[in-house]
Amino acid sequence: MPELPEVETTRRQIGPAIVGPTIREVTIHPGAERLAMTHSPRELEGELTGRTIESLDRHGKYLVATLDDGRSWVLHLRMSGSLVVTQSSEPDRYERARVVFDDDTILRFNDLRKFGTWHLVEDARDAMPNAGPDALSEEFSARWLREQLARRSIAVKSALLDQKIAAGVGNIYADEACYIAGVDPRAASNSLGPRRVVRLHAAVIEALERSLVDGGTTFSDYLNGEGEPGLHRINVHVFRRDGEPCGRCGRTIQKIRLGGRGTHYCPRCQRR
DNA sequence: CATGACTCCTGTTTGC
DNA sequence: TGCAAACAGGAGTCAT
Repeated sequence: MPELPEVETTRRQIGPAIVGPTIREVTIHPGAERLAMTHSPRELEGELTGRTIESLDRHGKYLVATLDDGRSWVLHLRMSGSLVVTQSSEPDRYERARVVFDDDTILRFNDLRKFGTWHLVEDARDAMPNAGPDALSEEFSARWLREQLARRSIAVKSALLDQKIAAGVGNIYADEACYIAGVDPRAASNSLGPRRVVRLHAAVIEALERSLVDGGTTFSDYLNGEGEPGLHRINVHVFRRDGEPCGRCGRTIQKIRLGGRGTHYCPRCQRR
């Protein structure tokens, strides 16, 4: 559910509260055992207890907490996860784990669908072996995108969803980027000319950054680090707007299925 | 190699 | 209205 802008919003909100204090207690609740990917739940609780977080970074949709022992605690929210810092100790309905710090800060990991993951590893890259350049980093360049699109013939949207190509882009922003660039999401990746690739590259960044300044997009269950929904929904051009008129040309926005994912586009503004 | 189906869960929406 | 199937901001695995 959360994509790059939502994860980055979460990072900015919870980072100041959880970087510094010592972890006093970690609890992975019953039924959420699968959260712990690299250790048993009890082991992971024990390994994290007593540690402090020196920095909280993000790569794609992963959050990376660097611990004082040099290891990385890598968290992924998957479809329905959220991280919230609160004062109240009342558990949220879908709280799957919590971390209590020695200054009484409480970090909750809420996750209705239980797809979220925690890795504790020596090197953060070990927890995200398929992550390519972060979509908002310098490494994600127009040249990189051109080279990656050229070497395959998959649908453009499928390429944007490939974390090896652009880490952090998910279903919302893949659709939005295709719309902004005027590219049919079904177009073959190696069929785009250089100018269209440059447009698409700029569109990916524009879609992500426009959402980021609004604190991310919320459709149903995403909550940011303060437990509030993002405001970006009003700025989405096509995602989940099928049946509504295109803001640019007025044609009805269509919804199709592409690579197993719901895909939204304007049949007039977006061409192959 | 590359695609597509299936899987992990639980709640909501859609369609008959 | 009722009920079941489909669908949901993700991504790994396993056939084909």
